[in-house]
Amino acid sequence: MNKLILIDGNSIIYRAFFAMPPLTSSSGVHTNAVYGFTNMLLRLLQEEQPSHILVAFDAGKETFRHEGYQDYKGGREKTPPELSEQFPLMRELLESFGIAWFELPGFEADDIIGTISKQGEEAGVDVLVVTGDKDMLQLVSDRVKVALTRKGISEVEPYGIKEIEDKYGLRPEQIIDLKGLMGDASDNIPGVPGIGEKTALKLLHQFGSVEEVLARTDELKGKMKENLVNHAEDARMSKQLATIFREVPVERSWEEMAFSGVLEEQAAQMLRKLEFKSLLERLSFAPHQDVEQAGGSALEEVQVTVIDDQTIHQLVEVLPEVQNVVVESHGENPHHAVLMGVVLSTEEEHFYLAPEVLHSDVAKPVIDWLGDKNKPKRGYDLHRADLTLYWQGIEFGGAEHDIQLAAYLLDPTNNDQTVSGLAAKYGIGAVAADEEVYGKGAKFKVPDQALLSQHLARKSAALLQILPLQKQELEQVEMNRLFYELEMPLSIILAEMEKQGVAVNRGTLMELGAEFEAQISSLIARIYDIAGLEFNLNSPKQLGEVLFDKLQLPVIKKTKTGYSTDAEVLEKLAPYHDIVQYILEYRQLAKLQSTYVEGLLKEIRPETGKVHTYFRQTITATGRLSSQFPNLQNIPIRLEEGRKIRQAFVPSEEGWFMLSADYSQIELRVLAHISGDNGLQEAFLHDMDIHTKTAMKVFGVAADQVDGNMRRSAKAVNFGIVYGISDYGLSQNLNITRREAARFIDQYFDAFQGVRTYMDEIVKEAKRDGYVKTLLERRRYLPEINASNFNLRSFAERTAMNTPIQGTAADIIKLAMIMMDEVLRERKLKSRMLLQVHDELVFEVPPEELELMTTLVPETMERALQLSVPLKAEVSSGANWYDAK
DNA sequence: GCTATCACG
DNA sequence: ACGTACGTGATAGCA
Repeated sequence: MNKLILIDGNSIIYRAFFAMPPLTSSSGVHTNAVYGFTNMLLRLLQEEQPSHILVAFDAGKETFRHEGYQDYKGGREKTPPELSEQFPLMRELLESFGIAWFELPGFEADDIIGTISKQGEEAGVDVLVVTGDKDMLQLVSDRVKVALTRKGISEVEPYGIKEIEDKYGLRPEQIIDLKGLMGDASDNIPGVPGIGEKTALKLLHQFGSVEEVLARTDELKGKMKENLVNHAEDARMSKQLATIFREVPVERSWEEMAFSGVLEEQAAQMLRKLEFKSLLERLSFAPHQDVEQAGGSALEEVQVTVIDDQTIHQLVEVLPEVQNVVVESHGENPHHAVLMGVVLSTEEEHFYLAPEVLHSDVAKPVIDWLGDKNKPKRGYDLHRADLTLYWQGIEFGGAEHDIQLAAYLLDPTNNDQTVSGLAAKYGIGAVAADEEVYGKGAKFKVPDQALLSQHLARKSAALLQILPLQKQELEQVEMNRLFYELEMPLSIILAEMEKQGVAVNRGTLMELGAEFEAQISSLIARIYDIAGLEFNLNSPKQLGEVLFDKLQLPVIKKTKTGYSTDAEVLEKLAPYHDIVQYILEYRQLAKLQSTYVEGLLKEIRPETGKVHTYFRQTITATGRLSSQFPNLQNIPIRLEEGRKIRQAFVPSEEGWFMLSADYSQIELRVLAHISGDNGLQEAFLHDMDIHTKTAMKVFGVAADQVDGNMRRSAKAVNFGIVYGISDYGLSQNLNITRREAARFIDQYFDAFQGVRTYMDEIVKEAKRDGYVKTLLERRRYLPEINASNFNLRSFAERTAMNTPIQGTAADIIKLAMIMMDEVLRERKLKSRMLLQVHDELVFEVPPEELELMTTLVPETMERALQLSVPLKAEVSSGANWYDAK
C-alpha cells in the first residue's frame, strides 16, 4: 500500500453539476454531474496511480453538527432534482469501476475523510484528499495533501503544508480559526460580522488562533474590536462547526479500499448505459498499464515529422488530407507576434515546419495551400494565426472551423480556452500547458526543436480529437448556424479590418498633446500651491492624504485600501474646496494625455502610419467584441476636450472621407422585440424619442409637459432596465433615495407591463435551464442563478435580464458586418470597413462613393435582422472621425 | 500582479 | 438584511 485517494463525493458531484452544461441520455436522464465526476476520476486514476481509493458521501439530513446549531447549512437551496437523480447513478458507476464508496448516517463526507486520512497517516501511507471544499485544508500534514478543484472541476490544485503557508501564511490547523472568524455563507456559519478573509488573516498572523484573538481584544480598537467582543461566542461556535471530526466509527478495512485497476468489462457496460462514448475510449488508461513504456510519464509520445528539403515531399503528398493547423506564436499582440513554428496534421501524421523552413523555397506548395481560400482549414485561434502569418508576408485563407472560437460559443464564460484546458475538459490525454513548456514572463524560452515540435504535435493531436466532439455539441445546442454562418465568416472579416488598420495623424495628436501638456503643468502648479506641498497627484493614496488628512475634507466613500478619490467623490467635495475642481480637471487631462495621446502614438506603426487594433472575438460573456493594442472602442467622445482625439483618425488615402453609422437605441429596440411590450413597440413604430415617451408613460403626462429633469430620469430608468434593474443601482445613478428609485421602477413596470413579464420570465427560464440565450441562440450559462448567496444570485439575475438584450444587439451588428462585407464585394466598392464600436461601424470612403455609402450603410444595418420594430441607423461623414458626427 | 481610476457602448 | 447597476481595456502606483 502506498497511495490512498479519498474523494469528497458530494462536493465533487455538486461542482460537476454546476460546472458542466446540461447533458441527458437519450432516455432523458440527467447525466452531466456523473460525466464530470467520471472524467475527473479517470484522470485522477491515470495520473496518481493510487493503490487504494474511497469515495465518501454525506448521508441523511441531520448530522451531529445540527445538535449544537440548528441553522447549520440553513438557507441552502435544496438540491435540484436534476442532480438528485444522479446520485444513484454515481454509486452504480463506482461499483462498476470497482471503487469503494461509503456513507454513515449522522456524519458528513468531511468527517469520514478526516477519520480515514488520519488512519492512513498513522499507517504511513501517502494520502490525497480530493474536494472542492477549502475547509478540508485543515487535514493537510506531511503525509496528507488536499487537491482542491479549480474552475469547475477540470483542474485540481494540490495543497501541502508549503502551499498553504504560501497562500495564507497559516499552518493547516489554523484553517478552522480562519473559518471561525470569517464564517462561511454557504454553510450558514456566522463567523464575526465585518470580518472577511483579509481581516481574518491579519488577525491570525498577529494572534495565531481564535482563542488568542478573543483573549487579547484589548490590543485592538474600533468597530472590529466591538464586533469581536460581541460575537465571541459566534466565533468559538463557528470554529467548532468548521472543525472536522476525525473519530468517526468507520469500519472499513484497507482491503475494501484496495484498487488495482478498473473492472473493464463492467465499467464499459456502465459507460455505454450512460452513453459516455468519449470516456469509453479512455478506460484503458486507468489500470496500471504502459507506465514503463512511457518512461513513467503519463503523456503519450506523438510521432512528428520535421520538415526539411528531404521530408517536404511527404507533406506535399498529403496536403489535401491535412485536418488541422497549429500556428504557434509568441507575444500577446498578434500584429507583433513572433512566429515559433507551424504543425500541419492529417488523421495519422504530424508535420512540423520551423519558421525558416516556411520561408524557404521548399515550402512553396505549403504556402500556396495555406493561402488558398478554397482549401478549408480547421485549427486553433485561426484569427491570430492569420495575423501572425500576415506580418511574415504569408497569406492565410479558408478558415472553416476554429476550435477556440467554437469553444467560446459553447461556453463564453469559460476563461480557460487554452488547448491544454480544452483537452482536459474533453478528457483527452494530457497536453502540457504552454507555460510549462515555455516558461512565462521574462523566463520565456523557446525549447529545442525536438521538444517544441513534440509539444505542437500534441496540441494538434488533441485538437483532432476535440473537433468531432465539438461539432456534435454545436449541433446539440443548435449553434451550427451561429458558428458557421456568423462567427467564422466574421473572424475573417475582422482580420481584414485589422490588417487594413486606421490611419492616425501623428501631427494632430502631438499638437493636442502640447495643448494638454500646457494645461496640465499649470494645473499641477496651482494644485501644489493650494495644497502647500508637492506630491504625486497620480497616486490616489497621496492624494487621499492631502484631501482628507491635511485639508480635512469629509470622507465620502472608502475603498478596500483607503480613501476613495474617484470622480464621483470629487464632485461631491467640490463645494468644500477650490483644489478639488483643479484635481478633476487634472485627472481628465492626464487621462487624455497618457492613454490617448502618448498611448496612441506608441501604437502607430512607423511603416504604415496606422494603428492596427486586434478585435477579440472570444472574450466577452455577452457576444460583443473587444478591442486591444490599442483599444479603439473607447476613444473619447462625451466631453469636447477628449473628443478632439478623434480628429487624429483620418482616411488612409488623400481626399477620402471617414463615414460612421450607428444604431439608434438598438438595445431598447431589441427589448421591445423580445418582450413584446405594446407601449415600447408603439414608441419605436412611430420613431418617437424613447426617453420622452418613457417619461410620459411613467409620469403620466403629455409630451409637452416632459421637462428636462423628467426626461433625464426616464433615460436613467431605461438604462437600468437594460442592465437588469435594481432600486439601489438606479438610486446611485440618479442620486436619489432608494425609495424614490423603487417607486420609479414600479411606475415603469406599470407603464410597460410587457417588460415586467419578460424580466420575470427570463429569470425563471434561467433558473430552470441554467442559461439564457440571444435571438441567434448564443448562450451564457449562469451557474450562480440558484446560489444561496444573495449577492451571487442577484448578480446572476441581473445578468439573465441583460445578456439576451446586449447579446442580441451584438448578434445584430455582427450580421450587419457580414452583410456589409458582402455588399462591398458584390458592388466592387473601394470603401473599407475599419472599426466596430458595439453599435457603430466606421468606414473610409472615396469621394465618388460617399453618396452611395451614405444610404447603403444605414440601409444594410437596418435590414440585418427583421424584428417586430424597425431598426434605425444614423450616418454621418467628414474629413476625420471627429467630423463624422 | 493587484488596485484604483476612467475612457467607451 | 444582504449591497450592485451591464459589458470591456489602458494606465499609473505600489507591494
